[in-house]
Amino acid sequence: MTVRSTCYRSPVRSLRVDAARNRAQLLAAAADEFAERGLDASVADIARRAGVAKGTVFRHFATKDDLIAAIVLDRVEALTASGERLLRADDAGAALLEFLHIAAEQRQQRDLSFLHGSATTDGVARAQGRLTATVDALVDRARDHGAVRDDVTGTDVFLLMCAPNYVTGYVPGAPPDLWRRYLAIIFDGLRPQGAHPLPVPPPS
Amino acid sequence: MTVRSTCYRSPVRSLRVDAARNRAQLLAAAADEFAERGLDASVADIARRAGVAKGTVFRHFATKDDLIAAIVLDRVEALTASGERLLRADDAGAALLEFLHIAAEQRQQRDLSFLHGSATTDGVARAQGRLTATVDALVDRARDHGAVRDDVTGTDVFLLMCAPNYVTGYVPGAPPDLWRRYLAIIFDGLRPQGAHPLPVPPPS
DNA sequence: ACCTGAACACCGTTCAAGT
DNA sequence: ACCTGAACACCGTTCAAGT
Repeated sequence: MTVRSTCYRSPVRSLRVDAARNRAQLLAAAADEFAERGLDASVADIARRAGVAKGTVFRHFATKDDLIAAIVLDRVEALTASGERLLRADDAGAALLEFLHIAAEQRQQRDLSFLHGSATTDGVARAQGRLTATVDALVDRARDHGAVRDDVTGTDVFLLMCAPNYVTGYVPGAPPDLWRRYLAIIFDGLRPQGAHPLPVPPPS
Repeated sequence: MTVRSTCYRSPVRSLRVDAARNRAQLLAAAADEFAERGLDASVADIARRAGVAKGTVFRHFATKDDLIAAIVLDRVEALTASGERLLRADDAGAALLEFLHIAAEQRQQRDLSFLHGSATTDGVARAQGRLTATVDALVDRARDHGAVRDDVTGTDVFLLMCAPNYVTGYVPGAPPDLWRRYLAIIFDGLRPQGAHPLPVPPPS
């Protein structure tokens, strides 16, 4: 059985042509508007940019948060794909580091500071689950390779993944790749050399 | 000459008794409301909780952001005081680590996730400047003590300071001290042992 | 089946009228 | 000098009316 309960589920076939076009333009307009004005860009502006009426936004996305979630979902899935590709790399340590670079670059490119955040749909939760599984695998390989300390889990790395962008997010005239500095520091903290025991067990 | 241009400057003498009381109750009510409902608790609710009319809020704080800034300012100054006290500790490395513990605990206690954030008044900027200077001194001492790597600055530590709370902020059923785990990992990244060269120079 | 735009509730902010 | 509450502009969301 094909699930079709909600209209904002994700790329679904059997949308009327105009509806499909509107949905796509809405997502593009929202991504641009959020990138320019931040998350409190108004739904009215997004609708105008997409060339539809305000009501149409809410036909496709029940809520502004659902619209945000749809965008986040795309990014999370793209990142998962990158991670899965890197699982086949030779150097497991370098693969994990490159994954973290890709994650940070993606978040830098178009303001994705809202990966962490309030907009959590079931779909996003599931996608984050798949991403976590991928990060788990990357970390396991890196650990076997001696590139990551024994007491660090995939969930730890998943959580720390967003920190470099967060940390540099509010530095006024920061160069766009300042996050590299803090990723390097944090990654040094993940290495086995000179690791001190951790005071609290990992979550979930 | 005493500056008295704006009314929301900070604890200022020569407020009428009722005004001073209202201001204090407003700050307390706002802190509580923000802690409970997050930063988009409504000004109306805050006014009701403080027992004043909505208009009174804007007499004391020109803007909702200025109200937030006034609270943030208190916390930043308290943290600066803790840092200055720790400058007189024997073990400079332990002092820096304890400072970071105090910072994280303060942020955990009442949701201070908005230290970083949009609410930046001149007053907050100045207070953050003083806090940065204090962190600089703590880091310099720790570096001289061999507890922190040579290529890390006070600004680096200032920026990384908030990461442990951020990282754990969105973990659903997280124990309230989970931040300790990520502070430990990041602090290991700040140590001289096994440090790899950093790819980008520090900011400002 | 989908789109539109008027209407609603809510929110931050302003300000004339009060004491 | 300060407080009050009605009024305003704006925003997310709903929905009856259209195609």
